[in-house]
Amino acid sequence: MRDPGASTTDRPAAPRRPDDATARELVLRAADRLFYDRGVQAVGMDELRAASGLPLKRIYRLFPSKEAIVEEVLRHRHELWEAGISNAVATTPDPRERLLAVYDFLARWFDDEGFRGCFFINSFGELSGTAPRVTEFVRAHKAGFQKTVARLVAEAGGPPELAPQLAILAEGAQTTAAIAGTSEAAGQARAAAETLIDAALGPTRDRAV
Amino acid sequence: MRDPGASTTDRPAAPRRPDDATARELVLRAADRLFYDRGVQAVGMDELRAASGLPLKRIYRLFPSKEAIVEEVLRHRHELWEAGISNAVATTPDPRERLLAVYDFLARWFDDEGFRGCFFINSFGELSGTAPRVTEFVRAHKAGFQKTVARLVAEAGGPPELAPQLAILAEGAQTTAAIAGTSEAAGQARAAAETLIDAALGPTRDRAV
DNA sequence: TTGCGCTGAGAACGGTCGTTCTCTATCGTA
DNA sequence: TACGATAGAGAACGACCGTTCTCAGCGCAA
Repeated sequence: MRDPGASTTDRPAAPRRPDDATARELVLRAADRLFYDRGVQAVGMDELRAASGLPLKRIYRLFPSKEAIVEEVLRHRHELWEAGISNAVATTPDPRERLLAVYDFLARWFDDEGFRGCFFINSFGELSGTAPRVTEFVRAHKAGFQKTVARLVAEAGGPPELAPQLAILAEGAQTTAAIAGTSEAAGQARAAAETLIDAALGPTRDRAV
Repeated sequence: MRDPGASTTDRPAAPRRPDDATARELVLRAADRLFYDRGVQAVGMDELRAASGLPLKRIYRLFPSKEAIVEEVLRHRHELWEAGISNAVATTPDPRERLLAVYDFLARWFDDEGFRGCFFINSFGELSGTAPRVTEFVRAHKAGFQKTVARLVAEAGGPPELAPQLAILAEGAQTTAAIAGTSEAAGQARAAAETLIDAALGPTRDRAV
């Protein structure tokens, strides 16, 4: 039995009512998983309620509509992607290797259990015909990736034409891996990227063969 | 006024009741356009009825369900794709150029008004979480493309590893062009393919520069 | 002309969707 | 202890979905 006179701000365990910030996160976490696994339109708000453990009313107090939740999930995925890329890149000192680190990052992702392709590409396929804001967000996300690759290429001293080529390889690897259900596309894209980089940067310093 | 005693098999114009074969084609043509433009789930059967000009009852006599129509559209698009590729390839005698013809085919397609990406990739994004048959069809379609590229690579005397690399470039060009809303990805993928082919086949016979 | 079978137009059905509303219970404050 | 505000649980709402059914009308064989 708890002391009825105790402070109300520090009960020990028990399912406490989450504050708004963590409630938002509960919703977004559940939405991310459900939307990514089965598609946005296939997941109803009732399922989102059950998965988040929050009453529907609360969800609608935190978000104005389902579409707003979708956009928030996209935003969150975008941040995850950017963080993943910049982390993969940050741990690689050599500028040439840094370009290839993108494909190593893809390889680890493809091997994740539950990998089902790029959420942005999937959402584009599902919603681009009906949700212009989603389309625009996906477009911006992909443009950002192009920009990131362009920056890495510039840092490696490569010509500007190399950047979109490397980006296309990454996009192709994502759709190929998703549809085929295997992760080998990452390695194939990486090998192709190596060839392109070698051709663009001239003979490499330290490669055998 | 028509002669009331005339044969019933050759009235001149007037909207005649189409036979089953052409009725099927009316449905599939309308479904193809609508599904491709706005997504499968965004198009209701009533809209399909209006666009095809056929009564709903007739549509359901021709097809058991909406999903069957989707599958038929996928089948038709698959045939169009195969025909487009093999036509682009057939008109190109040189085996090396034949590989590049794939990207020229993509370029023409991307420039089509109303291009909205690869229907298979889009359908995968929209339906892979809920319609296993669609997923399987898309998988088979993409596997078929991989096989086609592998055959072309073999005919050009290239190593087997080259094929998936070229296929990934084509896939990446499709998603990139669709999402960016521009067609430049085709040329970029073509340029990358040239580099990869040159690297794989050794120095080319007839290139300047 | 009569009757039969099939037609098209559209209403109807059962279900699900995103969203809102009702109703009761609980909470913090006096 | 009493009160006003707010919470949660879930029913309800209106719209729309894919699919089926109703029903009047037409063409055609006898």
